[in-house]
Amino acid sequence: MPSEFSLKAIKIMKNIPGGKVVTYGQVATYAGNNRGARQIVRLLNSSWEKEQLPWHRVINSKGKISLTPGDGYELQKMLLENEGIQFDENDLIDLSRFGWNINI
DNA sequence: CAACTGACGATAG
DNA sequence: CCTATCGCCAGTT
Repeated sequence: MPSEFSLKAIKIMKNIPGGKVVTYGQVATYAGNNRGARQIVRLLNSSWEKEQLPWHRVINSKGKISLTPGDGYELQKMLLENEGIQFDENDLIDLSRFGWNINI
């Protein structure tokens, strides 16, 4: 039985529109725990496949991909660019333009 | 049952 | 800008 936090987090992530991204902190806050970023990490690692979550649209608060090159970074960047998201010269995503304003 | 682990965040220096 | 710390908490070891 998943926690209420998990249910909300999953519901939110399943609603992220293409071409937009959200941060761990945002999802955690809207799911009811503004300090639950790590639980979001757990969810993405353990059940993104089962819950069909767009894991690539979840990034850290600086607008940067947290994966390391060679371990999914390239894949995630490619998936995002494929949705129209652009990266600046420092590989950062402009959250003011591509960040999704959650409203469930 | 204690210790450890995370694709993190906020804060302080 | 950078490193160092602490908080958070479910799932593993």
